[in-house]
Amino acid sequence: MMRTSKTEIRSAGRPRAPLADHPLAGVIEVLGSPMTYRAGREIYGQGEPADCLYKVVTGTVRTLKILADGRRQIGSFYSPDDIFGLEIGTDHAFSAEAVTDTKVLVVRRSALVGLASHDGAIAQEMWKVEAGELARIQNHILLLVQSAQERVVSFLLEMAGRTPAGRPIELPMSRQDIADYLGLTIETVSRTLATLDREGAIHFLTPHSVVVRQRSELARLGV
Amino acid sequence: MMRTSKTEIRSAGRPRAPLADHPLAGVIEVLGSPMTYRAGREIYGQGEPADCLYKVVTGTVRTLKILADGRRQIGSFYSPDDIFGLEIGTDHAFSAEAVTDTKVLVVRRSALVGLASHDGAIAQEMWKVEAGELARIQNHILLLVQSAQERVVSFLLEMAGRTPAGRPIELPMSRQDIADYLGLTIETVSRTLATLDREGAIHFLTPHSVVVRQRSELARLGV
DNA sequence: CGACCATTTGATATGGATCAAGCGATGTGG
DNA sequence: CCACATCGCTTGATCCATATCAAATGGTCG
Repeated sequence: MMRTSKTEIRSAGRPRAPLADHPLAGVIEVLGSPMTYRAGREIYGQGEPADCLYKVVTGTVRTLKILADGRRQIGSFYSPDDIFGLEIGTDHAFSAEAVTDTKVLVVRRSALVGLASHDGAIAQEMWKVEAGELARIQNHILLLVQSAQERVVSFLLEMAGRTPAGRPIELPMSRQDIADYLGLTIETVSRTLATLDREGAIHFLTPHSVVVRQRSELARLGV
Repeated sequence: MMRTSKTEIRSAGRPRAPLADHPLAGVIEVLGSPMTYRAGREIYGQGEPADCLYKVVTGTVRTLKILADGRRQIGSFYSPDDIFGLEIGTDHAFSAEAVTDTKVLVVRRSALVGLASHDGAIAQEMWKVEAGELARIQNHILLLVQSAQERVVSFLLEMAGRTPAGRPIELPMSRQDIADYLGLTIETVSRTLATLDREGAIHFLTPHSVVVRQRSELARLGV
């Protein structure tokens, strides 16, 4: 039961992700307990011990921190297949919440660490997830020193990167979430998106679904 | 030679750092090759393979990235005893330069990885350095969404944290370096520091040496 | 239909950027 | 030894991007 082969895992109904390339994802698939969270619910809190690791199945998750002055800083958004909760320290520096109704798979960190000590590939995979997280954060820093338009465009491109080209981009989070991610106000986000729409770079089908007309053109705006 | 005991290392002339708590530091002490860099010189470049790890002996180091529009973002400053260059990926995301004339100890990453595979304490220590790096970057994000005064105060407190209380804080980097670290202009940094001085929160002995009058008071300003 | 909530849009205020000049050290050549 | 150039920093005046304050719109659910 615990030692299901990769082939069996792969044939278990997820044709998309090539699991052979993602042994960690496979392990979570097998060991993970499914959990669901209603939109807005907390998955874990800032300061709690970080003893679980999560993989998004459906929905979207945000990590965030409440600053001393009451403002809210969003660290990242996680979409299906993304892994989150793997902190290096013992405690979570940010809390995590469901943006929409969300289904995740949860595994105990200790279970993974145990596996990793026997399986170099797993250990390496955990390291890789961590590396991705670091790269994400470094990019976030570069984001935050740009103009409002550049931040918004970068955000759109980031979301576009998780969507097949030509398909409308879904923005499940609220404008307030976007603002708190980009370090802007909700009004500035709204206005900037409206301007991009007016100029033809993007087109909103609904406030949460947008078509990027010229992804390369957009990239030019966002540097 | 390679297997010097911790006690021997500790007695080798560095009373300050309790090496027993920092086996990695001890290893670098023993294995590291000393290198010196004149002020302003590049230690490694953005995009180069990350196959060495550095420990600052004397001087100060900055890591930085040149943005597409030519602006410069500084990632971190490293003071004596700080370790830098340990990237998770294979390549350096940022380049590193000597802020002042700087002496470092260099070890090949492969040497450490080899040691780590035999010595859990070393591996754990490398993990810890990485964790510190992540925490640093997360703090940097929180910095960048605050007001100019808050950013400057946070920076001063960060530098104060590396200085014995009551002792003047040395700021070896230029105002431009500080500005590029905080995402502000040099004028704003200069003005903000001048205001803090005028208000009595700090007092400049020279432009690169400042006394923090009331560290707690300063902390209040910086949240 | 009406209330509510997220979003958009409008008007104004302001913090920090930009442009420009001044100042004080340090170093160089006459 | 002193005039002068240079460089990093500071200070001043103005401008502009974004925040703030305020109101209108539109979709959703009872």
